[in-house]
Amino acid sequence: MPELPEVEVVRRGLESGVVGSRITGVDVFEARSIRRQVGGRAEFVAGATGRSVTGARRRGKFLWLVLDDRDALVAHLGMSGQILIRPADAEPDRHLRVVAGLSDGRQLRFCDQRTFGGLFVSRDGAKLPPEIAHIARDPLDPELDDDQVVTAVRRRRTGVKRALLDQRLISGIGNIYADEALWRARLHYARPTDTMRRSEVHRLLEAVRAVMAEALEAGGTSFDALYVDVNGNGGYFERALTVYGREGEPCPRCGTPIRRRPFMNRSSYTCPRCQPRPRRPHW
DNA sequence: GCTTGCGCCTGAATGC
DNA sequence: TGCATTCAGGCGCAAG
Repeated sequence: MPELPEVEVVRRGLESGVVGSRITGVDVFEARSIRRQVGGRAEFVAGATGRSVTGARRRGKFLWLVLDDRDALVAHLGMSGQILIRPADAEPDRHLRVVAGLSDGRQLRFCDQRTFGGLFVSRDGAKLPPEIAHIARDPLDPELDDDQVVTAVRRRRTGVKRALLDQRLISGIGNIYADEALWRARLHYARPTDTMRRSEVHRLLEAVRAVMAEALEAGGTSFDALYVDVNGNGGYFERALTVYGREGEPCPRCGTPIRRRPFMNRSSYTCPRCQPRPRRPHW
C-alpha cells in the first residue's frame, strides 16, 4: 500500500527517468483509471499527447508530471497503483490500465489491481493542480508550518488518529504510519485533540517525520507485490515496522503484547502499556 | 462549517 | 476440494 515515502520514491524515479522525454501517445485500457478526468477520455488523451515532461512533483500522496512547464499529468496510486518505466517491447504487466509512449521508445505504464488510483490531466496545474489544492502540505515538505498544524489539530474536536489521517490538516499519513508514529510518541489513537498540549502535538509531528525518513531511506514500505518503484523493485521497510500488523508480538519498548482494535473500518495497533487509553477517549 | 460514515475495488487468506 | 466470506484502506462525497 503506497504511502508518502513510497510515492516519493516513485516521484524520484520519474524525475530521473522521464523528465526530458516527450509523450508521443496514450492508450487507456480501463476507463475507471481516468474517472477524475474532466472531459473524459478524449480530453485526457489530447492533454497528454505530444507534451514534454519538464518536472516531477508531489504533494502528499498525489504526484504529477509537469507538461511543458504549464499543465500536469496527475497520478494517485490509491491502494495498489504502480507507475513503471518499461521498454515498449517489454512483457505486458498485470492490471495494466494506461500506457504512455515516450519519444525514446520506452513506455510509462500505470498498473492498478484495485483501481482506487487514477490519472488525470490538469490544465495550468504545473505548480499545484487546482483539483488537489485542498490537500495540505506533508511532513516531508520544508514549507510545512508545524506551529500552524499544531494549532489546527488542537482546534479539532476529534481523536488524534482521525486528525492525522485528515489530508486537509496534514497530508501523506495513512493507517500504517499513523500507528507507527503514535507508538513512538506514546499516544493512544483515541486521545481527544483538544486535550493535547502543544508540545505533545509537536512531538507527534517529529515522530511522523522520523518514521517517514526511515522508510524513505529503506526505499519505501512493501508488504507484498503491490508496491514497487518505477523499475518494479519492492522496498524493504516492512522489517522495521514496530506495531503495525504485529498483533500479539511484544512491544519492543516494554514487552507487552501489541493489541489490534477496530477503528474507522480498519485496524489500529497499539501497545496497551505505552499508549494507555485516555480517560475520555474520542473515537 | 465541521465531523462522520459509506462506497468504490480485487485477490489473498480464512472459514465451513 | 470448493465455494462463500472477510479483510485491506485513500479518497470524494453525502449526511448529520
